[in-house]
Amino acid sequence: MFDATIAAELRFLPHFRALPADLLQALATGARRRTLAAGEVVFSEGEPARAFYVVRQGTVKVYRISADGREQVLHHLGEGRTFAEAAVLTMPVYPAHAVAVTGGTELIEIGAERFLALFRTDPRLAAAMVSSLSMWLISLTERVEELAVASATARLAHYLLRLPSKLAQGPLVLELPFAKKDLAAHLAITPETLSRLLRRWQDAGLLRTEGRRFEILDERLLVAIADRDEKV
Amino acid sequence: MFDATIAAELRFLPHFRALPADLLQALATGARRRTLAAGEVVFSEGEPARAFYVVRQGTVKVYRISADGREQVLHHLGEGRTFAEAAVLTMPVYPAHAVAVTGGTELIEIGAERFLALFRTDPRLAAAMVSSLSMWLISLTERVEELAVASATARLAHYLLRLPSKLAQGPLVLELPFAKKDLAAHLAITPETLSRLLRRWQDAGLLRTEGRRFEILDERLLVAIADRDEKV
DNA sequence: CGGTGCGTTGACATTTCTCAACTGTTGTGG
DNA sequence: CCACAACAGTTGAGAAATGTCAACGCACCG
Repeated sequence: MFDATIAAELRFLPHFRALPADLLQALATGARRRTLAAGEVVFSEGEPARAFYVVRQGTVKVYRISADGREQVLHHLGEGRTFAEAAVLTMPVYPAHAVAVTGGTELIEIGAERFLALFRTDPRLAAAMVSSLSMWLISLTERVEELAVASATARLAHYLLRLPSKLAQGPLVLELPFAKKDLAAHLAITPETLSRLLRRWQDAGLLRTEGRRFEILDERLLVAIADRDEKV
Repeated sequence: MFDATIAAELRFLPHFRALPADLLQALATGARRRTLAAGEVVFSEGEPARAFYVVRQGTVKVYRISADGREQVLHHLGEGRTFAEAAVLTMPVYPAHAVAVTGGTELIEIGAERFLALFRTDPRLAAAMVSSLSMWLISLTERVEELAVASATARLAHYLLRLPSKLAQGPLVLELPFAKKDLAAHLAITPETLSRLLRRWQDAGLLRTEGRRFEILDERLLVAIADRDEKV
């Protein structure tokens, strides 16, 4: 049951870093790994919240289905992010669906039961949870800001600029952690609009794209588009 | 310094309800009331996070200024809501601006210093904070959903349906907690678009408006608009 | 009583969506 | 290992939604 590797991996999470070794080991007991194929379900809305998760590898999409059957993407989560802590801490059931976006997605699943027992008895874990929830708040706030920016154009520029870059040298190179259609869903625009925007920017020499790879040729202009909604 | 009234008022907050009386009194010590005029600043972005707040009366707007000088409303907070807890718990400075929207807004201000001392020593308070932060998560998630709904039309319908109603009897009567221009900012649309949508719905007999008062005449249709983006 | 700002309305420009067709890519079973 | 199905991505044309700019009435406040 006990897995020393899991404890070691948990230590690398920002909000667990400060936790003492014994607590991490206690957490790791009752945790297990899950490897998922693209599209595989982690949990569904309405299901009892029996565990929360850490993304080790790949991307997970958290979404809801709106009344008209559309999928509302709430979040795309990459490596090192935790999710569903709030559900485990304060809700009987999951409030959304979660599926693996990329193939070979690896998660650490932390069972609710043992976790809650620890949470109730160990105040250090409560502090870690507060910091973890705060990180969620920050990221959701950014999401609200991102969506509230009026134009789809500015939203896309905004998103690209926040994407972690690959190379410090030369032109800015970015790599999408998921398919373009997922990016479109994230930005609340249609795939067609995304495609057209990228083409226009490419024609204007602002960037070059090849699959999921983006090479930003004129970062200054991209910033201007994100900020002032300057045209291209 | 000690104010029994404040302690009594804190007890009515959802996440403080479970706290024992001695802890509430300790919290109330070091808290003070603030009454604000419309537009008065509670705190500004970048300022040291020296306190968090409880809304007793009125509405507070939390917003950021984007690079192009526009105001991005992150949240409108009504009676009973707390805000800036996350800032006090995990950040050196406030990450956004907060101002009173309505005149005569009353807040309870809870100083960070004493609060953090309590937080670190009393595990019950940590649990209360986790529940408070979770409530924020839920409300931000709703906000993301609200904004991600493609059309402004559906967003408005969605918002009206979530607004607490006044009368159980007869037609649904709602009252906006702030001016229409604030509603427009909240929905990320222009005041002109808001005005035109309301006029169209009024002409169609869907609702009646008078200032901030809304009388919903055809709730079913409004739900359909929010869900399927049915036309009017 | 005059200003200041909210709300409304009109005309027009622009953005984005929808629908439809087509191409390229990927993964899989034969 | 190939052929084909399924799906991602692109492109075009036209429709619909929303923003912009401008003007004006109206209420509230000093």
